[in-house]
Amino acid sequence: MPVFSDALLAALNAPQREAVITTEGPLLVLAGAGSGKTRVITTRIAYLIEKQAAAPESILAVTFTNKAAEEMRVRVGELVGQEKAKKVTISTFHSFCLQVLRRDIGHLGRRRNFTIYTENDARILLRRVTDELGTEESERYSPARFHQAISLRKNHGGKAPAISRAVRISAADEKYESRLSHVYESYQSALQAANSLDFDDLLLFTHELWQRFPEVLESVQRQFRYVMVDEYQDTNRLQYELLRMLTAAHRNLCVVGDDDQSIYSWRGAAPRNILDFEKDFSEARVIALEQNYRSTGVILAAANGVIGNNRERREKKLWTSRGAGRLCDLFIVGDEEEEAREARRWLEHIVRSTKAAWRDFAVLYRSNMQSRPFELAFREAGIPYKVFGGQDFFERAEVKDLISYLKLLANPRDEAAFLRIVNMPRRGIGDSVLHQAHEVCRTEGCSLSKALFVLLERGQTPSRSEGGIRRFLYMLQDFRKRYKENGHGLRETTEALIRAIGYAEEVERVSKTPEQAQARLQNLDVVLQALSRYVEEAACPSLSGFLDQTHLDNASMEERNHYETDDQVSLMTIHSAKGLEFPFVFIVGLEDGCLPHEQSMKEGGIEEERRLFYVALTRGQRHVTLFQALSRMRHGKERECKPSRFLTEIPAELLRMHGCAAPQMMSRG
DNA sequence: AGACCCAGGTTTTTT
DNA sequence: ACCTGGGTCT
Repeated sequence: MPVFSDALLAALNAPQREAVITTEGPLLVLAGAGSGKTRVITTRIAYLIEKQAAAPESILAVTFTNKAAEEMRVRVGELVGQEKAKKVTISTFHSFCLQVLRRDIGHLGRRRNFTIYTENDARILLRRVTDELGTEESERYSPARFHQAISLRKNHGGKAPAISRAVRISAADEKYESRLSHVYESYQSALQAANSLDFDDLLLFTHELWQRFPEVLESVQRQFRYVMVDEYQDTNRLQYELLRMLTAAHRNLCVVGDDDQSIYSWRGAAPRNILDFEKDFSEARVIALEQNYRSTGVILAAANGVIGNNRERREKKLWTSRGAGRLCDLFIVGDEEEEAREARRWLEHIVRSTKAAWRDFAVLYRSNMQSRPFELAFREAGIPYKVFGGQDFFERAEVKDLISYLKLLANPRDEAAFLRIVNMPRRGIGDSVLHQAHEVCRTEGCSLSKALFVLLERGQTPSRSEGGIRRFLYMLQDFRKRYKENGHGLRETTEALIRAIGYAEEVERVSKTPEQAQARLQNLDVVLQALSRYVEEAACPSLSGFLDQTHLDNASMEERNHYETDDQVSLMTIHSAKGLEFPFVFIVGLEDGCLPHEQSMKEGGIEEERRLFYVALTRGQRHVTLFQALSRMRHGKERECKPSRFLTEIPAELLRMHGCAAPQMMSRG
């Protein structure tokens, strides 16, 4: 087993070392892009354990994504060994809160077997709720929009925030605010009736629990003596509040972040948290990590030049001891198709002259729809590529169906799950029966399936659907028992379930082509495989445990590390590139309206757009290439484009310009 | 239940 | 221009 050695400390630069050995009291680490922040956090954890004799169980490290948590766990394991690393709590805010609630939500008068509502479930519920509240609300505002607004509200600690930029509502929509409160309330009651919590509730209920039951908070405080937070610039108000409560007793809170990389304020992140840290923790130490180990001097100079134009920031400048490197290339092209063709040719040129692999390249864009031309151009040229962040696995209908079955079995009151699968496959249970069932629910305060049972007993169901209802209810009862009795047989039980409901036949019937049916059945298989994997890995496997993991970790379904092993060019949005690095980065669509994006300029978010560009630039290790088009299709029409204002913020001597030929001149072969 | 049509919207995305 | 989703008609 590896032992913490002083060589580890010696290998750090001075501020990094400082951050590692400052273990007591509040600490803010301003970690510039590529400054070795993960290394600092993991070394700090190792230092606490090996040098300060802190119990691994007393350390909590919070990240924003499961991927980041996973990576951190691996790296801590390399430093202190698996045994100890396993005892450190490294998780996302949401899974940490879920753990708390699974144990103690009873205090709040809620059941412990609640299910988690996804975005989709929330919309289903909101559609029903707004329909019932009357037509006015549901006519004008989509469930998605309501949910976005509700989510923002929850993340501000239940208080109404100023009308957010993220929810685009005009001045004419003033009454929207009062409607919103109404919808919010009804939505919460509906969630409660469904014995469910949405993602934001995981945080919100934890907050409430700690506030109302100090003894619960105290026990958590006692356990975690050392708390660390990664990507602190992405915390929202509610998360900050949780951290404050959690560390109130010992104030051993170490937050690591970079205000210049805050690109999620549109979804509730409060970058002020990082700017105001010393206000809230007056005794805080602040350490800036400015030495960059990732990029060339040219790339850093360009990035510094750009970000220096922001006013709302902590002054810092990245530097490197490495050489200047190659100038940034800027291609000016006619339109998005030429952009893709030029990028393809330039990429092939670099590959020829440097022997780089495909995986060394990333094409970064502002919005997902920009990927199309590149996909076509690359496919044509036989360049392997992977588009990140397309349609989610969970968005596939058959996956949603199967998961809904599982959710309903784990939580009989789950309304969204019930509504999704009650007539899938068809059982002749139509709107009128469901309407009656809703009525029964309201009067009896029971679940929808119980309501169906009541209707059956009263003989109020149409004879046509009676058999279907009976079989449906029997199936639920049967499988609920089977899942409960056999945690290790999750996969087998689920296979039996699929057979029992005749789902494969339904898929075949509904699919247009045999290939489509095949693909859908394969998706079901992925879920089954995930079940097997879960049973293997879990200490005490259960259906609800599987669902928790599934809901909080998108990647749990995918074959792991798939993309890292394949030699492919990465196509992704700048947002999803955060935290990654590539030897060669292409940033495309550098036009006013595209980057910065038109919408966000209107909303006054120019500084966040600039940070976005900054993030894009600092992904590059060896070389960055920029692309600007003179015209681009927007809303279906060809539109002239001005160059991005950010281009002029890059010192001109760092740029090498390439041709501005007329489109027809550029096309060849 | 399924096909068809029209309206609306179209930045970024995790949990 | 294009896709999604909801509503309507058969």
